[in-house]
Amino acid sequence: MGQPDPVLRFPAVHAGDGPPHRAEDRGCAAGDGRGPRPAHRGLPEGIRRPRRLRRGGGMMEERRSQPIEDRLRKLAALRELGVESYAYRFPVDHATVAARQAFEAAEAQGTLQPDGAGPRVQVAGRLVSLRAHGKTLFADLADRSGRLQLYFRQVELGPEAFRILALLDVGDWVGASGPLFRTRMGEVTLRVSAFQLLAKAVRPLPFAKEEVDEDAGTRRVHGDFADVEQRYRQRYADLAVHPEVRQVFVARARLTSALRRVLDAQGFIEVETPVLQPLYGGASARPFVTHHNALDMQLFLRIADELYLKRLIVGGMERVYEISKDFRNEGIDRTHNPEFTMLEFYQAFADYEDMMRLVEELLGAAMTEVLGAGRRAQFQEHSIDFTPPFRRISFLGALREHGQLDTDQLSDQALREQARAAGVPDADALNRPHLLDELCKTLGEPHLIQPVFVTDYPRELSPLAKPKRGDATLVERFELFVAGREIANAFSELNDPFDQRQRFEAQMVLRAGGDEEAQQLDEDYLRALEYGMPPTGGVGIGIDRLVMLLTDQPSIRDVILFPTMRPAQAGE
RNA sequence: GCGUCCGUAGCUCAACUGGCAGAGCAGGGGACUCUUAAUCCCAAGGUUGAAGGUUCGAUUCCUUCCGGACGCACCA
Repeated sequence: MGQPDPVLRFPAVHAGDGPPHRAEDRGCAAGDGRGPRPAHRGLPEGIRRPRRLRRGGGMMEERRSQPIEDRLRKLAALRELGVESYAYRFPVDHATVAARQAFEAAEAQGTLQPDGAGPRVQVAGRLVSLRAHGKTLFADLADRSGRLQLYFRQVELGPEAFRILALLDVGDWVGASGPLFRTRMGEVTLRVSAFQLLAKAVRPLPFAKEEVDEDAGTRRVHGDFADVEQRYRQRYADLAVHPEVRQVFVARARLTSALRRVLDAQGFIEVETPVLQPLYGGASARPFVTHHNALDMQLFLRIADELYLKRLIVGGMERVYEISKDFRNEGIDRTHNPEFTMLEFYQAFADYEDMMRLVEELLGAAMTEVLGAGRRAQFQEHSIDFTPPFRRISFLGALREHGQLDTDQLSDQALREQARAAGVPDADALNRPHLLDELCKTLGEPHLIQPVFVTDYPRELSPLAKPKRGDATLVERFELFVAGREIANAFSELNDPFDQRQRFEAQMVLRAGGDEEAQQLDEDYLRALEYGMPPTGGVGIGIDRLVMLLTDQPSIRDVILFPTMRPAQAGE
């Protein structure tokens, strides 16, 4: 018979990569002289399911479920048939979407064979649906680009290969090749002439089933993997069954590379500064504490990159940035994860006005990358317009506008009354700048839906920012708010070492007064400033929150692949 | 850390004021050569998150613990 071997026997390595693998390392090896057995779906004799479940031992400590037992038995059956369940490689020449496009192109050009066959392709992916029909079987194969239907026929593959097919499960990784055609139902499909098991899934994946209601044109999903806890804990399973989740992380990667492109194009240098720091600083937050054994010293995980990046400005690097994890020992909620990703960049000879324009440009690039040409993003119930320039409002102006507070006219005591009335907790313990800060958070920020730069903060709230020209009670600082959340924080950086020392000393006083988040005096940083830091604009952008905003994800855990979780119970 | 709600088969969910823990899908056996939530027949699948308590009897009521979601606090 001139039939090609129905089961692929791709060499495990490229020619020239090394010696060929032994035959038993190759793919399915079916026809081995066994008499023709009636092809049937299911487990061969002798490996049928025992009456009682086995317990313990082997790969999983937990009690094995029946589906797992069944798959393990199929694994054994495959081994008996000489089929390797965990392959080495499989050369793919088309992604599933590209295969469909290739067929449609051939169709449009009228180059299909008389029997309707289009180009031959070789694809690989996970089986996400199996529909057996006696001597034929339809399957859906999913790869990162999409899905392609596979059509297996016993008459074409032969009984031995068809028997192997019966041992495959939803979730298995499979490679397949053959010509494309269009079924009677109109779906572009691969008529499989050869296939290879690439990796057996011994644990069932919770693929959903989708029902399309012809009348309403709607689609209903059945049995989706919906337990959010399990989706976060077993992100691999979440990603495997939810292409839309994969898309969020693809968008995230594109976003960060778009930000890098903009900064690189403007002469910024990407650098890496210490995560382990003997003193932490650059933000107001409580740190994680760790210990170095050999040095026998306490170290902190950084809460910000700021002070190291500005040392580099002192060193003459002029434009630097870092995209990295920061760590803050705070609560966890919808917008906070203990480790999170921050972009910080610093530009010599620039002030915060320059930084506002650069932030607008960066957000524009990020939007184009994630959402295409438009300047509007839908985030939850808000339609947000990112057309620059963004609105600007001063910190005190925001309080006036949204809190109806003319703070110049209010004494500390009157301010405290207002704070109490607004529901600020512990209002009695706060000094004037912190009262203003709390009032702004409570009264102002929730209203800042469209992008707005809030500028010129009270000096005491910003110990690393330069005094505002013309009003020394304020500093040149802005925060960008979108959808009620802070997205960016920036200053004209304080480069006067004498002023900086005083600011640190003021923080020390707060610290002595019990403020755990007050910044520490960093003598080495002051020494750097004494060597002279040029005027500098600096910005920090919370990447996770930006990704949330542009991909419309309500929880930070939906944009972090492996969010921080408590350890699960044993056996879970 | 505090409050509210939740935890039942591999997945998604039922189970009335306490009365033998069920279904769909997945999985197993059988039928089926263009299906797509394939269909049809059959059989199976459970420490009801964990430990105590009340009760003749607990998925249900009570206590504690574990984990999660949401809200508050802290923060970006």
